[in-house]
Amino acid sequence: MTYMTETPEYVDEHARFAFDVFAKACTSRTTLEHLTGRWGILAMAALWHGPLRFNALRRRVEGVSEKMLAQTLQALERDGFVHREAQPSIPPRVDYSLTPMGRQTAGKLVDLIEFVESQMPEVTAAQARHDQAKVRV
Amino acid sequence: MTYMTETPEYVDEHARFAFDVFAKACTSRTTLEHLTGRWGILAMAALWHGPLRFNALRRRVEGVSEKMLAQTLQALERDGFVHREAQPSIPPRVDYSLTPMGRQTAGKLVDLIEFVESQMPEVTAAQARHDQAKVRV
DNA sequence: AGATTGCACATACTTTTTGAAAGTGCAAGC
DNA sequence: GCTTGCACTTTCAAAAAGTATGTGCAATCT
Repeated sequence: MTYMTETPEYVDEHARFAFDVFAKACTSRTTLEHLTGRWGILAMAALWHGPLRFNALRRRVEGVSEKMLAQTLQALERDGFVHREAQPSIPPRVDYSLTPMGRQTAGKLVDLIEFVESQMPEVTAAQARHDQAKVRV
Repeated sequence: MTYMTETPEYVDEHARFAFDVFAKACTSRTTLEHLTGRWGILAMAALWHGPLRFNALRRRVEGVSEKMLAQTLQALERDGFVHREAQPSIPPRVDYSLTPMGRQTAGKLVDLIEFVESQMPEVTAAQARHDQAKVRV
């Protein structure tokens, strides 16, 4: 008997095109990680409502360290989602905003976030059921 | 019955019973991370097209280790996005599929992925511009 | 027939990433 | 005149992720 009855594996119709996040070394995976990573998605969503200065963004995205916020914004800027505008004043003033592409992307991210938040009661219920079933040994 | 694991005093009246990913201790942030984390989003997107066995999923999501895939699927299962069905055969056969809530969520994730892939030419151009401006000797 | 491969994980150990803390240089407010 | 805020960078400890190996059995290869 073969190991057979193998569930037919899906073949991505877009695989023949240049970018595929399922491919290990594809640059699109890196960009996706910048956008959906722990801090990237929150920074993008925060900027969705309008430009913010570095420390304002830091206060909005609770829990992010200065180091990680700087790193995250640098990656998003390089990818063309975020625009950085620094005024050479003292103290420094740096405004972060979304580019047109960034705004489109952030819209989808905000939509995702709001959907997830709306599903949280069901998620919480599922977690409770899961933990009940496990602990009941 | 509080939805948030901790309800600090600075939570305002309107947000008290809502989930907010910007809040450090909100459970919705953890769930969002399960979904949009490095492997979570790829696993969800892979399952969007139909059920897959553990090792098939592992082959589809290039680069994921067994440890991380198992960990990721366990979190997604606990959150109620993924359904795990194990057959007590030898060798073992375990099918992973999306729950109704998981399917809705995966739809949004797939949409996001496809959008990001479609924007990659612009991203690549932005990166080139950025690097040019910086490395300009 | 004995060795190898595949299955779905778990566990010990190593490497990478992240986070926390302090440094920078200056100016406005207490 | 001393603290605070600005937008970061750098250093070092902690956490997360990645690597390698173990498990038990059956089907396939040599």
